[in-house]
Amino acid sequence: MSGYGDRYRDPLDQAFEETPAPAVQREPAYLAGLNKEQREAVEAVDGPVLVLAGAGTGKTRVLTTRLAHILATRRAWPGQILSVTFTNKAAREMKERIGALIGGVVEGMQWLGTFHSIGARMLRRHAELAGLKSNFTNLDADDQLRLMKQLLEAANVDEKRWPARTLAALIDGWKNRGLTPADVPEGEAHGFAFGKGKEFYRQYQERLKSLNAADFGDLLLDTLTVLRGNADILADYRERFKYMLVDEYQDTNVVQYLWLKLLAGTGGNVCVVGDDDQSIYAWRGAEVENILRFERDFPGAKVIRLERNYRSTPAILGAASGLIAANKGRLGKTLWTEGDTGEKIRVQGVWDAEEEARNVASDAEDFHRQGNAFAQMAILVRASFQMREFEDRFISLGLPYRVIGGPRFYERAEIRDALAYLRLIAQPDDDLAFERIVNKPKRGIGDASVQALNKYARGRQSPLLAAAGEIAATDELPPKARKALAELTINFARWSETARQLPHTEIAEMVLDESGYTDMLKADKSAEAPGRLENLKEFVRSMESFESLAAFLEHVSLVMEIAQDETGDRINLMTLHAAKGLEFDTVFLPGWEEGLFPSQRTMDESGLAGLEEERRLAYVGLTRARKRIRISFAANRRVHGSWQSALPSRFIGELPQDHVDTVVDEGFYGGNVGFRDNAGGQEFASTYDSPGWRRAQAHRASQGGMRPRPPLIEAQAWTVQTSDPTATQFTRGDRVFHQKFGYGRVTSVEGNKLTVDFDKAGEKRVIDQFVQRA
DNA sequence: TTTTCAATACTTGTC
DNA sequence: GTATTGAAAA
Repeated sequence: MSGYGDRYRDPLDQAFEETPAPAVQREPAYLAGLNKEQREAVEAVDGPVLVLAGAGTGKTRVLTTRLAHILATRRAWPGQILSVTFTNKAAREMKERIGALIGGVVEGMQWLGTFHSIGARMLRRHAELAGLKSNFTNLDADDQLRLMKQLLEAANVDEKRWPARTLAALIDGWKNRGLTPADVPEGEAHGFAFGKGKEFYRQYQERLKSLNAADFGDLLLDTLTVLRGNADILADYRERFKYMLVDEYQDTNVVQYLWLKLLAGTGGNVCVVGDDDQSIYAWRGAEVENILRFERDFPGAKVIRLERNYRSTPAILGAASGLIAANKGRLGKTLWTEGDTGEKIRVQGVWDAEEEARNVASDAEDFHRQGNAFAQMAILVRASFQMREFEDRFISLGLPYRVIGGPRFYERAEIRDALAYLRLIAQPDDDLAFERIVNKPKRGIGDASVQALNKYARGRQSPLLAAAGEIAATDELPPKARKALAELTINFARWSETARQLPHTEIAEMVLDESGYTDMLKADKSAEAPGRLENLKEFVRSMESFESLAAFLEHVSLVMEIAQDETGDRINLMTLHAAKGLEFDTVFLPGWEEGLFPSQRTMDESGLAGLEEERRLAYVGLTRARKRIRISFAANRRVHGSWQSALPSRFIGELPQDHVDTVVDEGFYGGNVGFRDNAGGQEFASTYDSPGWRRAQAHRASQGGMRPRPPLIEAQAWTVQTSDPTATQFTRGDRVFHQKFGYGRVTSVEGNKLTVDFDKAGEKRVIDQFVQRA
């Protein structure tokens, strides 16, 4: 974040730079340009410090300068500073920026990273104390799920009723709260499979240890357990870390909090930086309370507030502050800025998502024509399904765009398959990897054979790959499967052998070719196949920058991303969550509709707390903008395939009126809207009642010059009329045609399910959308 | 065992 | 509307 656009440059800062500092002897250059509070935060290096940094107040700058300051004044060596960031990207950027501040590259900041990467580093050092070997595998969410499925299957739990995902979420939640299986309160385990949740957690952990694997939660929880149980190790780390620093403190969860507190002790030099108004990860276990209780945990902590915003115009800041003021239980900050008020925030109502995308695209083009870079524009959506509409539009117009976040590279199926092969070469006892690729590409080893193999392996306590070689010599499996397994084990033996001699990129290519994986994709005629092949090439390329296969695998398991192409002038498209920490001149905020944003599901699940988190998300979105914001809401949106009409988001109504311009779009009333006198008026009265709508009305009235327009209610009425979603159009006796079963006659109707007597196929129950009127 | 079709699910998402 | 998953058919 630069945060220091020319436009809102602080006059004091300029004065500071221009006048040589008089008495002070040779101020370090990196301190120049900081305001009083920022400077205080940088220089208060001793004792606990809480920095409450509002959006756009130069937080990142303070953090990096503080680190640079500690290093430059020789208070600590790079290896003696523990600094935690929220993402790998943030860690990378911080490293770069510190380097830029003190000149040259900083070496040896080995304890700068995310909680998880630091946890992994510690856990590898003390793995044996957690029942692991130091070369343990990191499991990702996918592996986790597969493991739990196996457990549930073995226990004969109905997976329909108790899905593995639910168990995974439960266990993750416990881990986030720092609870080992023994710590889980009895009452809580009852939620799953008749109270067996806790037992499954225990089994799952056992299974992990026997696989020599740790999931993401373990990286923190196991480390915590090790630190708690071994005073000497803890003392060692406390000694080592002279300074500690945590970014995005409002998003830390309980384990992270406990971990940090343990390492810091009571008198440590801990500095945490955060903003309670930007806490948007409570659904993932984050606790804002951590920030609220910092002063209690670390008595005598110095609290520094950064309230001067360098990013946004007063109009934007005013709107954001007005919105967030609706939340209760904030620490409370008053952000301020200088400069011209700036453009008002434009709120626009449109007919549907397609029109919304058209508008955004044409606005973006306009701005670009006026000399604004595409890269300085961003579209921030609540949910990723909203992206599609924009992508479609951009592609058809040929506008350059990039999606930030999105499906992670290493989560793609083909990449995970390739990784499984490599994992198995590096660690022949990685059973999960083995199961993933035994029959990929198809080798005629089906479920039945895999099960037999599993049983065999369990009987002898040997890893699957080794067992596969043995079982091939017996007659326990059909000849075809035996041959395939034998071949596979021979291949792996050869690959492992070669891996010792050849560079790892060559091994990767060799494995992919000889296993038949690339051939499988080449033979695949589907549209995705070429892309997958391309991804695999990229994958091999990405290995080049690592020294060894092991180093690469470790990196991949922790950093689920591949360096993104950040070059080129493109419009940025991402979710609001992904936008945290970024800033743009122009920000588009589409989809501000009740139900979508704030999300209905969040409100159902978490009530008022959920609503407040959504509001903070809105706040984050608004405060990403430097110069202008375009909010829009669509009257109609297709949700899960069927059309639904929506009301403007309550957040629109919560924006202070004087910073907002409301435009009611042509398309809203365009076409042949069937205006009706009060037809169904009552039903839609709620539309009128939404604050957003009232605001739209008020503004239209006050704007004088606008053409008189028919009131919105008719448009709404019309919407409802056209979208009669569920009722089936079929009745008993209708002649219908089905893709697979051919012609038939409807014998009974139940909601959207039909019973049809087909001429050839006989009586079948089908869903109405699969048949057409004959 | 593999393929195909029908049924289901479907915020946000770091590591 | 679409991707994924599971059960039946080949």
